[in-house]
Amino acid sequence: MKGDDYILLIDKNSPLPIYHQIEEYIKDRIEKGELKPGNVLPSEREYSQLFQVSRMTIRQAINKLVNDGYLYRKKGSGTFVAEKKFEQALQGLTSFTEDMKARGLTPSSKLLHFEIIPASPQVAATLQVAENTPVYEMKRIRLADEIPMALETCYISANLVKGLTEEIVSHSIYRYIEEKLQLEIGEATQIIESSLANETETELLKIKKGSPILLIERCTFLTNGTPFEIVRSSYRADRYKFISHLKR
Amino acid sequence: MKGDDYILLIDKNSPLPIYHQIEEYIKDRIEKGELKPGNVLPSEREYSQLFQVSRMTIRQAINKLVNDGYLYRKKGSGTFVAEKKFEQALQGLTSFTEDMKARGLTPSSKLLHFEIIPASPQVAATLQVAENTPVYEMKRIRLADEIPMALETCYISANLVKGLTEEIVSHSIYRYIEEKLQLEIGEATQIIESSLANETETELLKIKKGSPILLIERCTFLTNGTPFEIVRSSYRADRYKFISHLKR
DNA sequence: AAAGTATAGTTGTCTATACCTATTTACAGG
DNA sequence: CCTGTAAATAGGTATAGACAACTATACTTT
Repeated sequence: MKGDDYILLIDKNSPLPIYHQIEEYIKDRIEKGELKPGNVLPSEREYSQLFQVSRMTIRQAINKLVNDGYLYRKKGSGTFVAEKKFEQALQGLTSFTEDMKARGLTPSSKLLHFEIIPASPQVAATLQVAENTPVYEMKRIRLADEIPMALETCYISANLVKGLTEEIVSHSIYRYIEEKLQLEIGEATQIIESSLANETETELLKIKKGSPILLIERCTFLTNGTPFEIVRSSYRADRYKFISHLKR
Repeated sequence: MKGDDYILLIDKNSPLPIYHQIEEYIKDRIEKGELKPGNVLPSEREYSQLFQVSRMTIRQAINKLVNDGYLYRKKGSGTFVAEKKFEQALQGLTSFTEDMKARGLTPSSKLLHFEIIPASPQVAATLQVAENTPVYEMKRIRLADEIPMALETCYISANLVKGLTEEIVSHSIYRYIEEKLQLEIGEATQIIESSLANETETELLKIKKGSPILLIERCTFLTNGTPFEIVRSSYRADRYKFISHLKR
């Protein structure tokens, strides 16, 4: 196809920013295999002419892809496609549901408990609210392909996340927070440790006493840095491994 | 102080980019407490006038700080200081040494084993080299404040990381790779699981049989996506918790 | 008092250009 | 054949300006 035809792939009048469209275009070419790991990309100036946009706009698109690990730059040499990441889908902050789906399993859960309680000193400190401030407490068994995978206890600031119901909890809490309440979920801190199954875990996860357990405590923050959620999970070690990516 | 004096804080003739100097200046003000969490920053245009640089340069500085979690933006409203992160020092890809220091402990290690061996099928696959390609294999006991903390087995591509010696290993492998070999370490994939101590671990870590163990397998990549290192660590669960940060 | 409206100020996007440094390539000279 | 140099080309930094989208506030109208 002729050079001019490339500009049909982006729409300058779209509400989507041009840099975002270009970002998707490049990501597409990588995922389709038209750009293979190690391949050099067209230079920024070439792209600039190709799409008839300024070089800075191209750079904005490429910057994002470099940050996300799809590309890497070599000054004086060019921009290249990075090797495929081990588990592209599993990186970043995901819910149990997203996590299981990415592993090819069907997630479900059984709600054991749901109420509003006054925050304990420890929970209050982590959520940065006063003691006895109302928080939601809920316990769930998390299953994958109908097999118990984890036991989860969750605390959420009731003053921040208002109007939570059993109905919403059984669907997606995150979607409710982001779409209905218009709060922006940012990052999370996790503490991961190894332990042995206690009575409750032995019973509910249907494993032997003394089996290894992967304990994960997550505190999730909004983009403005306010913590809104604590999740304490006990995963069966025989069925679950935690995968993470680190940047230097 | 008068407005003009601010421009003394940045040096336009410095080899350090202006945006980087401004980045450091803002980070400094946050760390000194002159800018507190929740505070709004001067607008981009104000900074632009203050430092007598273009607004895009200011944006480049602020973008980095937003990415690193120091600041967050609100369209139409302003840029704000984020809440302090839980464990600023511990995020990202760190060595055992860096990790322990950040926790206020004194790291040391005992080399048990160091040799070049042909890559096993599994190691070869992960390091993306042919089977029987030479790789370094080393085993170490990692101690913190003289107490055994973890048992570590490490495989490194010998064709990629040349000239490794016991001497270098006992200091810093990462520094050798980055400074002497001029290779750029990028990111890592980690698999974390919970297990029970086996014979060797029981003995070398001085713990009881059946104690919980945190198993961490890390594969580390260069920025161009080439894997160069596999590290398998067994941490004492009673002394070590793994902390990580996730972005949405 | 409530609702709507203008306005000023903010970040977000985009352009066009310039000059820098690092790398690669081609070529001339030994 | 090797070496050094120059030219071409890559990404890196920086400028100045424009308009869009959004927010908070003050003001006006109902």
